[in-house]
Amino acid sequence: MTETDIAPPRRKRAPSKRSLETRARILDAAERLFAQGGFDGASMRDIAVAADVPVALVNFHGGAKEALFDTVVARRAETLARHWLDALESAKADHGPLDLRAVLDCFIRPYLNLAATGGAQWTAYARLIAHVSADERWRPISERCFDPTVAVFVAELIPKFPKAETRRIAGAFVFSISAMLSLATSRWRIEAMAGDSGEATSGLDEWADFLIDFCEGGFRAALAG
Amino acid sequence: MTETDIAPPRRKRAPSKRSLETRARILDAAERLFAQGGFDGASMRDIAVAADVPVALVNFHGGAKEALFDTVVARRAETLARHWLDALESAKADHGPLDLRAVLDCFIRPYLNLAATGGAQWTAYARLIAHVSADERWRPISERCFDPTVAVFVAELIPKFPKAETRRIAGAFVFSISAMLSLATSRWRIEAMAGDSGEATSGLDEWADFLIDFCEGGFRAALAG
DNA sequence: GTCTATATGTAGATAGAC
DNA sequence: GTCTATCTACATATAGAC
Repeated sequence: MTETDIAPPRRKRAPSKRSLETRARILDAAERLFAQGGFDGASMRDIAVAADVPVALVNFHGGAKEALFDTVVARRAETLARHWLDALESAKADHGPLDLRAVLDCFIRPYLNLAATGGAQWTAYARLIAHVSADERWRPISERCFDPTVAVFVAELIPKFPKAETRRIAGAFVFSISAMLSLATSRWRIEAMAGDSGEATSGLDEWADFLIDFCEGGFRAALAG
Repeated sequence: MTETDIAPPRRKRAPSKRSLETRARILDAAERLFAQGGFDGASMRDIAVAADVPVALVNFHGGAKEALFDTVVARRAETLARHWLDALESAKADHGPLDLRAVLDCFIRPYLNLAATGGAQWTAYARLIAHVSADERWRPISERCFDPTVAVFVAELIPKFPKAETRRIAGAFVFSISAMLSLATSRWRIEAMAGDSGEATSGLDEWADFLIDFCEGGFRAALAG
């Protein structure tokens, strides 16, 4: 952690193809299990079984358990941050200065698209973020992986509400983030609540406009004047 | 669990005063530690130390660890449900049929008041709910402790949006719940983001109207027409 | 009801053969 | 890089004296 990277060995030659596949299988399995039960909800042994490798390989590729957890969270966070910032930049390039709705769209739609098309791993990742956010032990991870990108979006929103206190704007944005995550993790519950029995009857992308409407309306109502 | 209650012994006489105090200390300590690190984040030993009792007493009063966790979550959930339903009933008694804002107020304000006046345990409880919601193992607890009350509020909202699908209404309400919980668990982060260095500069109750504005505006914008 | 001592399991991590 | 075998620590839970 004090060093340049978290990767397992000091790379001397390129890692073999098989090694890379093994490493990916381990990280994917860890992500899935950590998403279900949090850091302590999955043992190194569980992860080894899920990845179909012996336990020692989990330590070899992932390092100690805490380092493995950190790697798993950080890996996808980087991808996500890139999608968010790219969406912002290309929207600006295409349409000039962005209005409130466009900024919210740049935050909400990239993740929902990943979750709708990229399948289960991106949905699991929302649960993982929920675990990280719920547990005080992982504050450093949140601060390092998510806060910088969130700060960019908040900075983007500040000039749109010149009369509002900054913390109100940040508050409304945090409300929007949590609504987005709850949609990803609890769509099944929402639809069950409405009596839509059993399986999810709609894709995440069907909900995108609805969620953006909600957040935009919330911002305008709470920060009006 | 297959029996009438979770309380430790078959009550024959009234439990002694000291016994009740011991039990309360154990449940409070368990709540605090479970809120920080989730079910696995706190060991029975940690709880015993925090409550200043020997380990065996934790088992005696709280039962096995899963039963203890369940008891801790359920205890405050009952209080909360009562506050919610009371707010709804007395608002109806005072003002007749409720509009959207009044219903949201009945859901949001009781919890924020408890957290603002009742101190740290109610704030910790929001973190505990976040853990329960994030972890698939505890779905049965959510369904038993929270879903029935949520269903009452959703039913209250349905006639206010006759043209909207029920699952949209349920969705908007889940967004509102998650925003409320994120306010309780992450107010420090919101204020840090705005540069308000260090300690929380405002009480939770200062945020109540803001949050209600946000949710009301979200509902109206997303379910308009 | 309370506490000490302990039974039994499983956790994370690694040494060392291949 | 991979795998087997194992070390050490700590978890939950309870038996049994007081």
